[in-house]
Amino acid sequence: MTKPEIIQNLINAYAEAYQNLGYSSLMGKIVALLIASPEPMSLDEISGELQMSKGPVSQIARKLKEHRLIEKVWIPGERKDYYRAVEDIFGQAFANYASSMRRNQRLGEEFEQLSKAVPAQDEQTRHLATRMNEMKLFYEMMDESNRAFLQNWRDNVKPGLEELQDEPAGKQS
Amino acid sequence: MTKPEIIQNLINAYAEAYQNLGYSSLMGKIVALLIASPEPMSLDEISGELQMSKGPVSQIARKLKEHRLIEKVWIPGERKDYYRAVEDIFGQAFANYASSMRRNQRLGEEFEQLSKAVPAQDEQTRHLATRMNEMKLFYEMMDESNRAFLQNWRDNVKPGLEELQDEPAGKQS
DNA sequence: AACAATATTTGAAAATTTTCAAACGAATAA
DNA sequence: TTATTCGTTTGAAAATTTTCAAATATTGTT
Repeated sequence: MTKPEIIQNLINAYAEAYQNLGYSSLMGKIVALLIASPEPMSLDEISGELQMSKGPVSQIARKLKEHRLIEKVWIPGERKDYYRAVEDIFGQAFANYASSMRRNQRLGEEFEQLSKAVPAQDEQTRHLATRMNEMKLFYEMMDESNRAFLQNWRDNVKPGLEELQDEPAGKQS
Repeated sequence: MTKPEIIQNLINAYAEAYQNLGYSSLMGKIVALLIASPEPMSLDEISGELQMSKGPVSQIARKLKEHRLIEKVWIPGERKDYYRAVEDIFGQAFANYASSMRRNQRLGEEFEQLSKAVPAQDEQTRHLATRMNEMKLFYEMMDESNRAFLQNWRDNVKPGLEELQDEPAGKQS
């Protein structure tokens, strides 16, 4: 398999994966492209490579930047914006997911309280309170597990990987 | 807040949460309804409660059953199908997610190999191999963490919760 | 300040997903 | 066997999301 074919396959695989996770497939394509690129890429290069007009690419790039999966880099003497994948993109994607899961914890809390506050307690309100308590507990424990995993990755594993390769250059915007 | 209002809010919250996770919002509504119901519900009851025709409800219920989030129960003397949320629905939802994450691990493996197999090794192929190796390692470790968490939940925590309440009745189909 | 290059926004078109109503099929009861 | 009661499938309508092309805004250069 040739290099361009591999990259195209990676782009397709990420597009599908992001789609399955409920994001737009364009998000996955941009992420794949930037993961695969040793150098930062401009908006024009990205939309050119993906055969897509600049409008959607600009919008999705902003979202990815908000989610801290990609970042702008300043290239001296250049007027264009350049993007690259952030240093710990897998860890950051995980952190985003973990954060969205904390909403479930809060939902459990909220609805446990609400169902206990109903004046006329019956079988259903008690049942709901029990379930919601279980939900709260589950996502609490899950969050603890998630935090421990991410900290271990960032403190112990990722730094070891980084030693083996060059650090990226360029100042951020 | 009255009981019907609480349940409606729960349905809306789950609809939004499922939507954000990339599933149909109807999926979330059905799950919420069955989590809130102490008794199994028939297709008609579900679609009636959600004010939705039976077609989509039937299709989505099948998907939820495939994902082992809900199950059919047999009610003696009744012709209708009855559904309820499975015993450990939060754990099962997590298991489904963990399983989908294992695909990322395989992607990392696959593309690391592919990029190493390119005859003309250059900066980009080496860069890609490094990134894909990192990806593989990250999702490997994540999977270990996920398995440990789920096992702890199922072996140590969930059984303790179950002792406090009645076990469900009815045989499965 | 005026111009040139680039990025973002916008409204409409295209594509996709969701939903419904009705037809169909399967299973049970009479 | 026939009728009845559900569940599922299907094709089209409705709603939503994605994408584009063009207009607008922003930034840097002269």
